Amino acid sequence: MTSNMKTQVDDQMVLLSQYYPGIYDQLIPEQGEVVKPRRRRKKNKADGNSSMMRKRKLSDEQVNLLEQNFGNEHKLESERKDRLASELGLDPRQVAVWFQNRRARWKSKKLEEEYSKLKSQHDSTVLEKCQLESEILKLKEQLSEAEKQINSLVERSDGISSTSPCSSFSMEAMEPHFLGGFGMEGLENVFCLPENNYIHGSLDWMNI
DNA sequence: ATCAGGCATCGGTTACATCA
DNA sequence: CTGATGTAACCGATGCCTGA
Repeated sequence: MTSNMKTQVDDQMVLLSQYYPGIYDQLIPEQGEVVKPRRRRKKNKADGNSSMMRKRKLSDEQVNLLEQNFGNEHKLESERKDRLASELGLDPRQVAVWFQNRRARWKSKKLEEEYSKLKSQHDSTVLEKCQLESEILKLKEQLSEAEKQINSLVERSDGISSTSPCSSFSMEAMEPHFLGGFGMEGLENVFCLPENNYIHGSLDWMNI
């Protein structure tokens, strides 16, 4: 075994022994499911010594130019990447990584915006629903009041003349289906009026 | 048509710096 | 000092393209 081969094997052993102890130990695979351990990332070469490799943060100037380019176009063709890299004195790989991370940030920001937009739409819809429901309640009350009045009128007219055409008036003749879809079952005795014949007073319908 | 290899991109993650 | 946050870098998976 060459020393090179031994290094590779050692690396693998190290990697295998470094499965996230706290994380992967907790992962209990479902039956038949294979949990692939993630390879642990190498530490920065600068680790432990010298500030040589420590210059991780990009300068404001570099970031500004990168932002400017990102604003123009989110995708990065290799020609532009190389040009930018030499302009900024960076490795093309760094430029690619920056764009990659920037796209991810942009996407998550967009998702957040989309979420808050949907949330406010949802909130206003819920509010509208509440308003409509309370309106329905009010209308139900009005309706039952009107029914009471109708009944008393019918009773009175029955007493006056049993031959009156009005005495043959019957609620059962009305369409029973109309309000079912509005949670107003049981209110089938509502009159089905032609459009725009709105009822403003409790007894206005009598004049129609 | 298909297969392998190269490359770009993505989602997820890690390491590190900075700040409150 | 410490936890939270931001970000550069890495990893593995995937899809597309191209040449054999």
